[in-house]
Amino acid sequence: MEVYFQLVTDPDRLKEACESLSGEEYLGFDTETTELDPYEGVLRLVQLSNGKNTLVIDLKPFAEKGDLRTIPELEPLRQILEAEKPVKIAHNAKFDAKWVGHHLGADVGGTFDTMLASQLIAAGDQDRRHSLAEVVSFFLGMELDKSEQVSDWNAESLSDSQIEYAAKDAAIMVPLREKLSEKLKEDGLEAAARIEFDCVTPIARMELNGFYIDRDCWRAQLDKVKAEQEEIAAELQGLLSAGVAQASLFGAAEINLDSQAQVADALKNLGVPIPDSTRAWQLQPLAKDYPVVAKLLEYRSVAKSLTSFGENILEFVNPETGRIHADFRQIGAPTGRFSCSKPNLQQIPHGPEYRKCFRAEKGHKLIVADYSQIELRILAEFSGDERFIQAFRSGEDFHASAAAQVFGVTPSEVTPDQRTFAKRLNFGVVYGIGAQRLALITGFKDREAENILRRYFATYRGLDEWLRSAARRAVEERSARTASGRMARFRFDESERSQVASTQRNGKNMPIQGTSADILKRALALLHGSLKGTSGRLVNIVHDEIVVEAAEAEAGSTAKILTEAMVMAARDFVRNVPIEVDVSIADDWAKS
DNA sequence: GTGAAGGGCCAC
DNA sequence: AAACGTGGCCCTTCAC
Repeated sequence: MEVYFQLVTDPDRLKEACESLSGEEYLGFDTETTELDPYEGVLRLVQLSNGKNTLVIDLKPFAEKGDLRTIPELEPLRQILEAEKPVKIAHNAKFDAKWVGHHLGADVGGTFDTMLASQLIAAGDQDRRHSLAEVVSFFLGMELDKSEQVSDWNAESLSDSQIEYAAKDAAIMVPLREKLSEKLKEDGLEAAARIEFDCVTPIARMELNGFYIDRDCWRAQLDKVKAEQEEIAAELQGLLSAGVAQASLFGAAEINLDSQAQVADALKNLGVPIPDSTRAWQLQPLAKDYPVVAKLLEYRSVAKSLTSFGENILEFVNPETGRIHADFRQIGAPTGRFSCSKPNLQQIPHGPEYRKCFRAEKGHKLIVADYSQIELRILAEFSGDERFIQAFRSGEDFHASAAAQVFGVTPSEVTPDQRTFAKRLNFGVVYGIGAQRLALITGFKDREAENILRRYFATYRGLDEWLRSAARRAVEERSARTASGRMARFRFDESERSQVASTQRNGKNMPIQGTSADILKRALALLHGSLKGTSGRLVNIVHDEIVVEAAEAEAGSTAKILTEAMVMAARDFVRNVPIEVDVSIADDWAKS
């Protein structure tokens, strides 16, 4: 590919060059940086390309004039980046959006992300890779040389090879988008793609914002757990070594409490009839007869807290901002759900002792909003089941009214046990639960569980029908879709019962879980728009929950904005079932 | 030493 | 034995 590019180093040329491209529908967009973290490195180049002409803008000379975020010389660049048109095509646009967000103070407007497009098209195929080189090779059949990617972008003057590499990466975006757009259309993925693209900038902003954690609070909590752990470990050690004491005259051998093998051995020696594994749910029934088992479960829980949610979390606190800037993967799961790492802010224990350490900074509040039973409402919408929908419309406690309907009693007659049972059943149904599993989690006999499931589906005939047809479609079409059209493909061997069964469960679950993800993403895009010009900053998301930090004086209005965005987003896909959002304003995350 | 696999458990 | 979905992170174990 022949690339024509011009290196831009002065304001006059920048203005003129930006004007020459501002009428385009689409522009390839890329950046070159000295680090991966925008808080640590320098933004050296910004490249924009219409496929024929490519601007390689060197920011080094501009940086000498002052703060890149405020110098007027860069206004033409900021404008073109922030505009909805031209749409900026980038690979993993979140990365570039974060850099220009932090260093130029520009929120990227219209976006087309070739990585997300490729992921949507792959529809969960784990074998496909989504690096730029792989995507270009797969869709354009071209080989891309990425050797300059890690070159020195700090150098006083960049080499021709570096500049040409930079230009090429932006230029290639244009034909790549054309190809991907065709494919998105062909696969019915345009609406899903729009949802994905529109939340790139909100997520980039969220990562830049970070989530404030009170380190002292966290350490205090840690010390408590540490002391607790030492005590429990000693007790468990004593109980377990009773079984191996004979092994040594010098006292009991130390058992590594974190080794399943050693612990299982010790338990056997004590005569505990352990099942095939020492998993919590298998050990739970033994806990009341064997104190050592109860102690082991206690130890595991504390150990988990200490290792996964201990000092290590604090290592992620950015020294500059004092906040945690986790890494969110937009299409983290084939269902469309986010995943999060470094650290995973989506798995912080729900207990207030942990969550109270995640706080708003001085003079600010956290606004925490979550959808109430969004997945069940989506299931209600999909199935169109009148009774199920009615249970939501009544506005009463959903699990209680479900219990009343299933057990044939009036809502006031529902016992706490019946409610708990209905709740488990409701959640289980979303995952495609079977009678055996239901029996296991409720303590019912298999036969009883079967009867209850039958009664449940006799009560909600529409639900039953939808779930059955979703399962059937998943096997026949080897795929499933969410309300936005997002797709997951299933690979399985139809002669393997367990694989077919697994596909059926996936067929039931993916549209529900994935539509929930569609809704959350739509909400993020709406929210980003309505928070502009306010103090509100997105700081975390957890599947059906959004956390915003805002100035105290604006907490109330931010709560309204947040609720509105979430309800509006859900209405795009759920029209016949009421949507409820629980919102709270607090100093920390422990509420709810 | 490093890396993968498997068991285990946290979140929704 | 027989699995209710999606992730990430920690640990031990074992192979290189």
